[in-house]
This record gives sequence, C-alpha cells and structure tokens, in this order.
Amino acid sequence: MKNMSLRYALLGLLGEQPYTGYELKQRFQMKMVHFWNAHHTQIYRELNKMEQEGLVTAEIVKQDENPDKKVYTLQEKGKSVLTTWLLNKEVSPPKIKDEMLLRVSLFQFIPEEEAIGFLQESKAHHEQVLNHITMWKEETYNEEVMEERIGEYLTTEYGLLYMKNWITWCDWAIEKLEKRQEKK
Amino acid sequence: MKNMSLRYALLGLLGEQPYTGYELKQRFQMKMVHFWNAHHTQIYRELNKMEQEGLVTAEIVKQDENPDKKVYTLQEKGKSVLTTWLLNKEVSPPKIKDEMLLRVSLFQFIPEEEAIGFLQESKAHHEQVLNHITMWKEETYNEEVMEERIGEYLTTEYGLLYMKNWITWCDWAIEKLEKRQEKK
DNA sequence: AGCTTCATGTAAAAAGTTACATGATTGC
DNA sequence: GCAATCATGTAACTTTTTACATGAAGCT
Repeated sequence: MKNMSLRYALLGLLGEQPYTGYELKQRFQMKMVHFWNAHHTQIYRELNKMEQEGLVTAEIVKQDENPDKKVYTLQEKGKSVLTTWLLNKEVSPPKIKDEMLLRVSLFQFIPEEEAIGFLQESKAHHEQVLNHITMWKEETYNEEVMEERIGEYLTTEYGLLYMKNWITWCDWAIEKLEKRQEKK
Repeated sequence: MKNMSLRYALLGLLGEQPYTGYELKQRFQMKMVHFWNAHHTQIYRELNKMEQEGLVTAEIVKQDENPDKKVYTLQEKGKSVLTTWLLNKEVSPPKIKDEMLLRVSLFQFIPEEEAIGFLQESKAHHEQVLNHITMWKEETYNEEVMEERIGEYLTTEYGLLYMKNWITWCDWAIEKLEKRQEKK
C-alpha cells in the first residue's frame, strides 16, 4: 500500500488557493518546517502525476521579467481524495530522523568540550527556526485568518512550543555537561 | 554524497556491546523512538554491508530453543569511522514527517467533532510513548549508567520533554476547538 | 485456531536526495 | 565578479517501505 502523504500535503496547500510548484516549496518552508519537508524535484514530480490523474489542473502563465510559471489548481476530484484521507481513522506515528539527537545520544564517544560546542550550535539552529516561525506568525495571523485556517494556526503554535522546548532542553543539557566537567 | 546516518546509529549502538540485528531493532524502538526509526530489513542489509567493509565482524551463535543468531561486534575501523563522523562539524537539520500534524494543519477541511476526536487519539498515542520512555528510564538509569552513557541519558530526557510538550499542546488545541464549537 | 516472540533475510516498489541544466535580473 | 531569486525540470542514485518467506515455541 502506498502512503502518499506528500500528495495530501500538496492537495491541502492547493485547497487554500492555486500555487506554482515553486510557491508550494516555499509554503512548506514557511509553515511546515517543524513537521514536514520536501525537495523541489519531488514536488514537481508529484504535481505532474496529480495532473495526469486529474486531481489538479495546470495553466502556464507568461511573465515579463521572470521565466514562465505553471499554476496548479485543485479540482473536485483532488478535493475529495483529500477529505477521504483526512477522515480516515488510521494514523501513523511521526517519522523523525534527527541527526543532532543521534549525535547527542553518542556523546560518550567524544570529548566533553566538543559535545558542549555541538549543543551550542544546535541551540543556535533552533533559535533561528523559532525566529522564523515567530515572524511567520506575526505577519500571517489575525482573528480572521485564525478562524479560517484554524488547523494551520494550531500547528504554528505547536512549532513555537517545539522550538522553545528544544532550546530549554539544550540549556539544561549544556549545564549538565559543564557540571560534569567541573567535577574532573 | 551519501548520508549513511543509519550506519552511524548502528555503529553507535554496537559501541555499547555486541548485538544481533534483531536486538538492534529493539534498541531503536526502546531508546530512539522519539528521534530515529529503521525497518528491520534495512538494519540487516546495512549490517551485511558493514561486515563486508570490515567495520564490524559477525559470529553465528547456535541456540537450542530459538533459531540461530548472528552477533555483530564493532571493530577498530568501525569505531574510527564513527568518531570521525561525530567530530565532523556539519550538522543537518532534523527530517520530520509527522502525518498527525499534517492532518491537524488541514483541519479546515473537516468537521470540528472529527478534528477533536482526532486530537484525542493523537494524545493517547503520545501518552503511550511517554509511558514507554518513562519505564525505559526507570529500569535503565542509575548514577553509574548516567555517567557512562551520558548522551543517551540526555536524549531520553529530551524524549520525555517532547512527549509532555505534545500532550500539553494537544490539550490546549482541544480546548481551542471546543470553545469554537460553543460559539456556533 | 490464531497471535506474538524469536531470528534472518530477498525482491520489488516507493519515496527522497543529489547532481546537473537553463537563463534573466537584482543586489553586494 | 559572485551569489541569490525566480522557475522548472531530467537522470541517477540512495534510502526507506512493503510484501513475502521460513519455522518452532508459547500464549489465549
């Protein structure tokens, strides 16, 4: 059985309004950083497939300054495929590959100062993403949008909590390692 | 350029003590649920490759009651490959595919009661994982193990925080949706 | 009678990544 | 001069998942 979550993610974004592949990639980066990601080549491929299957239609738009673009519009068939999936009860657990945490879990193999430096870097990374989401939230949500796109608002708040949580944990872990160092 | 993080994860686990592929799969489930996962077929294939490359050695152990098993032992070459990777500065951001959050972000397409039901289920799922990690922590860590396997302890604490954070967010989100329902 | 645990795999398909390609415009 | 933004893609490759296979022991 195929999974095809990327397909549903794209259909969901197109449920908002028509977009190009390029814009869809940006949407992923803007509001889904903390729970999804897709490479642009993957997005273009999937959009082509969906067009062939009649879930979306494409229209080429000519531009003066920039190269032509291909705007995809959600069709009825695509929308029904999406809602069927959304109402489907089975839920699969998150698939996470966090290389930073993998490395942290192997700290016993490297010197303490390397470990601390690594945590500081990871912290900086998560702080950046936190800023990114905070900015996105500020420029996107008002009462109206929150009512209309409630799901998106909920996951944005999740992203904020997730990043803050990471940073808090990171501070705690750095402190733990520093105390260990002092003992020696 | 190849990524091969699975390889490093396996080498890291084998750094602890020799294991079979089957046991390695269980280790993943036990202590890495919240930041890594790998299918058993993937693990067996990678172990074979690493044996051929001389990073690990394998020994077949006969058992009376159960089928034969193949115990893998980390070699010097494997250990140096691992530490080289661990000390390498470049860090890649986490790759997360969270289908639950994807669905939440698309709540505008389904009725509110479905959304609430879905959040309750997801909450239950994360509560289960929280219990799982809590049990793992209790039966594994004492002062001694915490000193020896500091990295693992740090990531276990992270897992706990991650799950608690999810649950807190879930309660908040359910409340948000319930209030919206009342208004109508 | 059917499910789980133990234990290891092959083959094929699907999903995701990397390298490369094109080409104009704008900013440092 | 070099990098980034806009915009879309192909081909090759790597990684992950699924379906299938084997077979005994113990539990419900």
